[in-house]
Amino acid sequence: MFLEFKNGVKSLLQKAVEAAGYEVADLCLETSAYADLASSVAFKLSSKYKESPQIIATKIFEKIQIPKKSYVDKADVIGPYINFYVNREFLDETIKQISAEGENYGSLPKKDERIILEHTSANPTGPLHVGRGRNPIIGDTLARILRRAGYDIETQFYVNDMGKQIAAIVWGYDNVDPNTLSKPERDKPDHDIVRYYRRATELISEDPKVDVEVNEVLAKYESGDPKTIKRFKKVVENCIEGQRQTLERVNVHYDRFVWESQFVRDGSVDEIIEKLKKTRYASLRDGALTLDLREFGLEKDFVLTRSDGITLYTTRDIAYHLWKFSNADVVINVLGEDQKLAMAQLQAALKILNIEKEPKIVFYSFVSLPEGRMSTREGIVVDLDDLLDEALERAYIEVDKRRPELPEDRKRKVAEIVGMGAVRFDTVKVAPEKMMTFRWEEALDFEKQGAPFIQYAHARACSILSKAQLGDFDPSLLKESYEVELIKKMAFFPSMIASAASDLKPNLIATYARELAETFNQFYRYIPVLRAEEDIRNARLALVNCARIVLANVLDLLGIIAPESM
RNA sequence: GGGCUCGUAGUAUAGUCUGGACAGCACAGGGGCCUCCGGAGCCUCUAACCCGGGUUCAAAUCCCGGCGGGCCCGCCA
Repeated sequence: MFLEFKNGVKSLLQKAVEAAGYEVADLCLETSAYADLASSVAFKLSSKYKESPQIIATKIFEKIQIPKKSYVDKADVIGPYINFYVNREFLDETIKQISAEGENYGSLPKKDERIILEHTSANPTGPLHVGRGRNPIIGDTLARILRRAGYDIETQFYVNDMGKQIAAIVWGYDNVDPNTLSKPERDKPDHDIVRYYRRATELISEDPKVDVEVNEVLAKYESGDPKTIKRFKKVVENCIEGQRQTLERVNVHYDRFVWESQFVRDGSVDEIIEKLKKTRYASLRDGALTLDLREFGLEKDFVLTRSDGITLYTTRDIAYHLWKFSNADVVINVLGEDQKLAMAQLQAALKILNIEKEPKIVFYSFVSLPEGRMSTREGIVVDLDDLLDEALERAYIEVDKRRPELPEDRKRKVAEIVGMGAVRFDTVKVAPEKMMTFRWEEALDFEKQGAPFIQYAHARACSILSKAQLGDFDPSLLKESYEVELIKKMAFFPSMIASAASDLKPNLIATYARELAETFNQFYRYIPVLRAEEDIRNARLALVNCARIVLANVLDLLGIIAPESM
């Protein structure tokens, strides 16, 4: 509804500007604390036409004609600003629309564009840790946003099943006595595997002979030895399964797992190397094939193959990207900031291969510990599993404190909904590029206006609705300022999704969710619903129902469960 | 050393791309609110744009130079 209002304002303002004898490309429309939309276009015109902004604003204002059929109520001028306000019909239509569309409210028209969104793609060397934990949550939230924005989207987890790290694990299972390792921290395959990974990398750095042996394992794998291939596959499958179980807990799922090795096996990596080899960027240095990318502003040579002919990760990633582009119109990757150089090299290589399109990349900064960054190899990590367990425990204490009368299984259930929601919300509310430092006290401090705040608003709405029947209603009876503010906030939802989708900024949705909950809570505090007289009561019930719908939809966008009670 | 990135109250953040009206929110601290549908709530006070230049009618926002944190600069992934 807000988009319709904005378009209405745009066209009438454009006409007014022209009628006043001015010409401008940008109408400078923005949301404002003073009005529903404000234009600062008078500033833009003042230097061009050598008149004061106030005078220009007034002249334009005098030419404004509001069409009969529109969502614009009125306009006014305050100093150099021209302000616009929504009308009654806008509010009424919003309520009707939300009531009618229900859980589809906010969904944008289907677009004829297919997106592949790659996220997480964690190394199958051990359990997921908090350091890279933002990736699945940012990625999954983005996927939900884009789906609502009307795109045909597929999420992919790229499995790095090749390479030395897997060889090290396979070597470890053959050569390390399990009795010399500490017990796995959990009965999950990823926790078992990581013990061998850590020990093997330790031994590689201590003893050059081990390094040679691990390279032999890798060579066997690369040469296509069926037995070795099978063992690699088993290790990776187990590890991914463990990671998948963890991600399931925070409501993150994937449409497809894409195995890196498939691009080696089907020959597409070789094909790419052959193509690149023939370009003027390529050269052979000590047997290694490299690309000179200075033309693309990259000083660093891009090494495509090692001198022993073995391909490197980024080279194989080119094949994956070509495959993605042949299957989608838009390719989006959620990646850690450490991948920036590799991605720049990859994009340059794609250009050399005459691929017009380039992937859109959302880079996020790592979550580090106060003492430094996390590392699976060195065992300096906070496992995501541990964080989730602690969040659950902490949430249970809160539930137990507030609702001691609830049956035990319900308390557990609510704790899970609240705990997992808090983890997701706290992760996604911060802009991806900002660095985060992990501290237990802060991670588990369920900030008042975090996920529980929004879930609570939803539960309150449900509580009211459970005590009454929805009936016919007249939305025009909703005139109190708290009611009007709530309606306006809800009307904003679809345009919020549009901008979060086009800018790939999931944190915008988190901010919106909090604002919506706050607006609802204010309404709840001051406006009685059940006690109101019948006509008003019916209208307010409809409004509460709308709030319930939008709160549920926005929580769904964040991958957070909307409880009916908590 | 070079490149990228971040720097907003005591803490943690929104806003920065696309410059405009009081820099929004929370935690912590001060003061209030249950004759009322769930107080995980509401109201209120205190408190911030790293430093220095520049562009502009207008700079948290754009440009240049510092300073500080993070990341990258492997024939690892």
